[in-house]
This record gives sequence, structure tokens and C-alpha cells, in this order.
Amino acid sequence: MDASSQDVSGALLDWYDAHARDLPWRSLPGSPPPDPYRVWLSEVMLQQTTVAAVKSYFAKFTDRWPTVEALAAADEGEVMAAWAGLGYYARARNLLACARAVADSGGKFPSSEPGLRALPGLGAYTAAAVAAIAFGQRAVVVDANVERVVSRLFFVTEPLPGARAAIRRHADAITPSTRAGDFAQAMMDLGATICTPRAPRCLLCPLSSSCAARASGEAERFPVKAPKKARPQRSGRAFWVERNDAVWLVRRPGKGMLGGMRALPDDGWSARTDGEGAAPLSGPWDAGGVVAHGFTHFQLNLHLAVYRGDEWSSLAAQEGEWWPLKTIGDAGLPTLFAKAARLALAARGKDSR
DNA sequence: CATACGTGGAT
DNA sequence: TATCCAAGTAT
Repeated sequence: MDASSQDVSGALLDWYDAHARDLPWRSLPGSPPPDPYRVWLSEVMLQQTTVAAVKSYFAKFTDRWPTVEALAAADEGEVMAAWAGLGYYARARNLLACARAVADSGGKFPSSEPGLRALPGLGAYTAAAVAAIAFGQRAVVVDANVERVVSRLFFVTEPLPGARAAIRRHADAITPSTRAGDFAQAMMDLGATICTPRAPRCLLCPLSSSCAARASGEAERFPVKAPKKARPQRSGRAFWVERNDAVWLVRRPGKGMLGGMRALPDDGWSARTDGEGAAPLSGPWDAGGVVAHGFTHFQLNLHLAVYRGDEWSSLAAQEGEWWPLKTIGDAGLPTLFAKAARLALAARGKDSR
């Protein structure tokens, strides 16, 4: 390592010793690594998800399933329901698959980066992060924070995603061989609190004297990114069928949008197409309002169709369940359908008043 | 390499 | 209000 790389990692670790965020899945700077189970769980939850959103879910999961063996023994539906609202539901399916793989191998996570990378739901980032944070191994940990910090430090003008390889080389060059976990978390804390996407606080940055973008006065324009595509507008229908203060819910297919989650029946809308599928009953259907919901790659207007009849016999041949309205909050509905349920119940409240 | 995959908070 | 963005992964 050359002198300037040492300057960067040393200055960053000194800053981290004084300013590390106190987070439930962390150990104090310089102290022994935390339980790999908790590191892994937090890292999966934090994929594309904010610290604020993760905190309550992390508490819920570790309280309910304190060890990887406990999670491995859990019912899949209960894990999916516990994940409801956090998004990117493939993570929950992979989480359980990973827990079971680890439990089947004696209950210990692999400590090597390649061993971790082979587990379900662990990609390049998460494998490196767990290796560094839970096992103290030197690993090049590159997430969106690191991309931003490094692209500024080294004035990387090539746009993402093409710049990934160059950014990785730079990150490798400044990664120290000791305090691997602290270094990785320090880079992420710096990116989250100082080297922010907009209005970076360069005056408070421990790396400002080494930062090429800071010297140029244009830190804010990094990382350069390729232009995004417009999000298409889609529409679909969801069906509200009520009987004896219960609503008819289904389980979505294991893959695809909201895969594996409990849901209202719908007409098959997806990222590719508006809905065209059949209703669970012949109707008649009343208009129950519209839920607007933004996904990563499209915007959806979900039209709620409400059945007020009493011919439910055709449902007996279908997969699904009557869920009591008074415990609808425990059904584990993803946010889109939780919004739809809220809409239906609000309208119902008005009717009965 | 591009696309599918959620959600809520900040600006 | 609209857009951006967050500790990415799988295909």
C-alpha cells in the first residue's frame, strides 16, 4: 500500500472511531465482531433499503428468531408475513433458504468470501460485507455509498454502471488489511452522513484533503450516472370479496412481483402488461376507488373492485382463505394491498355509519 | 450487459 | 408534485 492509501484508510478509521453510528447490529469500533447471524440478517435487510426502515424489522426478526437455527425452522408463510412492507420479497425467500442451508451445514456461516457468495441471496456486496464485518477478513466492499465516495475521491468521470470495474479497483487500493469490518462500515457511514448524494458536507469530511472532486469544487456531480428510463404507467384491478367480516385472500406465485406474499386476488397486472385476467367471482363488481402505487420500474393505478353479493360458492374450488377483517394487519399484506385494504375498510366504515 | 424486483423518506 | 435514492441480487 502506498502512503496516500494509508492516509485515506487511517484518516477514515480515526473518523469512524469518533463518529460511528450506533446501530443495533453493530459492535463498537475496534471491538470483536458481532454475531454473524445478526450481521448477515442486517445486511440482507439493508439491501436497497434505508437504515430507518430496517430497524424495526431487525428487532422483530431477532426477537422472534434469535439464531439461524431458529429461523431455519420457521414456517415460510410466517417469514414472508414478517417481511411484509419491507419490499424486495425475493430477499425473504432467499433469507429462509440461506438459513436452512447454514443450519444444515452445522449452523455456522462460512467465513470465507467465496463460501458466503455461494449462499442464496448473497451477492458480491453482501458476501464481502459479511466476510469483513463478521469475520474480520479483508474484502473489497462496494455498495452505493462506496461508489459515491470513491468516484469523488478519484474523480471517476465514466458513468455508472460502466465505471464499476474502475471504482472497484480504486476501492481495493484504499482497503486496509486490518480492521476490515470497521473500514467497510466507515465508508458506508461516511457516504450516509457526510459524502451524501446532494449537498455533501465536505467541510466535515476526514478525506477532503485527498478528494479530487472536492478540489475541483464539483463533488456533487459524482458519481456520474447513465440517464434513467421513464417509468411506464400501468393499471390493474384487485378484488375485494367480503363475507361475515372476513375478506378473501390468496397467496401469490413464488416468483415475480410480490412473489410468495399473501394478497388480494387481482387481474394479473405486471410490470409488462395491464391486467386482463379473470375475477374470482362472476360479479357484479362495484367500483371501490383507486390506489396509486409506485414500483421501481413502473407506476400502478390499482382499481379496487368490490363484490357486495352473497354467491360465494365458486370460491370453494379456489386456493385462498377467509381472513378476519379485525386482524387484517396481521395478514402480511405487502404495502400495495395493505393500501387497498385500507381503502376498502374506509369505504365500509362510511357505509355503516 | 440490461431488466425485474418495493418501499418510504428527502428534496 | 415529481424525482431521486437506499448497505443489491438473480437471471
